Amino acid sequence: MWSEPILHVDMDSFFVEVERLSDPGLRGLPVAVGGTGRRGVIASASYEAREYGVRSAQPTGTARRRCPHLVVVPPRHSLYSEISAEVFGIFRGFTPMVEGVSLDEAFLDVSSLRLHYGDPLEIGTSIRSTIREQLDLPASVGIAATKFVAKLASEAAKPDGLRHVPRSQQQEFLTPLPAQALWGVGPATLAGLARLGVTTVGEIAEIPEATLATALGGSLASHLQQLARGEDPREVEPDQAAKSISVEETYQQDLTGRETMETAVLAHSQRLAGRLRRSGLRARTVTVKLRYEDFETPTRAKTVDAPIAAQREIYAIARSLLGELDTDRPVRLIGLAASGLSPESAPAQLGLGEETGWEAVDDVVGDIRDRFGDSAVAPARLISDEDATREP
DNA sequence: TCTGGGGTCCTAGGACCC
DNA sequence: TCTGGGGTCCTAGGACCC
Repeated sequence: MWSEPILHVDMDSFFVEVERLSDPGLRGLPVAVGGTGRRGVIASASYEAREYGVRSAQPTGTARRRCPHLVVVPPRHSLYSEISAEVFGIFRGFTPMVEGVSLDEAFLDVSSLRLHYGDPLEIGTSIRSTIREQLDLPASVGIAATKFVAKLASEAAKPDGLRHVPRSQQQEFLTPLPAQALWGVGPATLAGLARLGVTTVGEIAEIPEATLATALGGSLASHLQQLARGEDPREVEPDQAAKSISVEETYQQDLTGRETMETAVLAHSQRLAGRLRRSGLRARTVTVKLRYEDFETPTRAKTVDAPIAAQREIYAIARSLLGELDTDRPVRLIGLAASGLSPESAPAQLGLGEETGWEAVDDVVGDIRDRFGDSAVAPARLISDEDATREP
């Protein structure tokens, strides 16, 4: 058995590098992919841009202030999804044991390749060169005994590198890392640790667990301490089913008034129904989310007995949930989520006298939309005057 | 130019059931 | 009539990740 069979592959500045494929003029420049509107944020930054302190999740305005000649490219998510599918195709050419973390990141358990490769380093090297040759994209690879250390190793390998952390060197690799390197340590937990005077992974590993628990709660304390000691029992799990699907939008201008918000919820229910349909899923729970100007973000959810997927049914629930929230205050964001998902093929559990047939309507509408675009068919309320009078 | 969009997991309280 | 305990489901909020 190999003692470090886990690979973490992480595409470097993925969105930016994909944009550079279609526009080679962007190479060598400080580039970021992100929203260019009033409320835009950075999704991905090139290493040239990072030199200026540009980071993902940063407001685009802040990024432009730090780097005045920053080139900001609006995101093209469907393109990134397509390229991502090709990247994952390369992963699966090596092993079916691929667990995707996001579009640009995955864990691979390469234990089963022992007969074909001398060691996991060979595999990591081969994956990197295959991605480079077939897609002309840079990727970094971390190799370790556990998922968590493999992830930190790929981080250490960036950009465009490979890093192997043997079990025997694991602790010296972990000890000097800052506490926020641990998966699950964000701003809130970091502040709790700072109150204990703890700032490094090594210190988390050594502090008495009871002391850690007073600041963080028992469950998080024991979890973090395990990670800090290099213990991570989680296995690579391929084919994880989605648990929720959501649609949300932050508006350039706040939305005011119940009717305006209902129209937005209607548009969201349409997109959500389309995504459920294309994924072959139904949902039992619908959640509406609002975000007010002060960033207060209440949610309201409703769970029904029989799974639904039709736009009309989703909207009916969402609209009544919206009625439970304060729609007198202006909102900057409206979101809609479906959870409690089950495959479409599961029996529909239709109650006596219940309406049905709307999924069939959605199917037809969805097929038209797939072929002609989202504006081809829409509820009357979502069609602007411009659309309605446009010549075919 | 103050904060995107898509997710996962955890907690805590209440309802409900046995 | 002072009122257990456990399990499950649901809701709301929050932390965190890319």
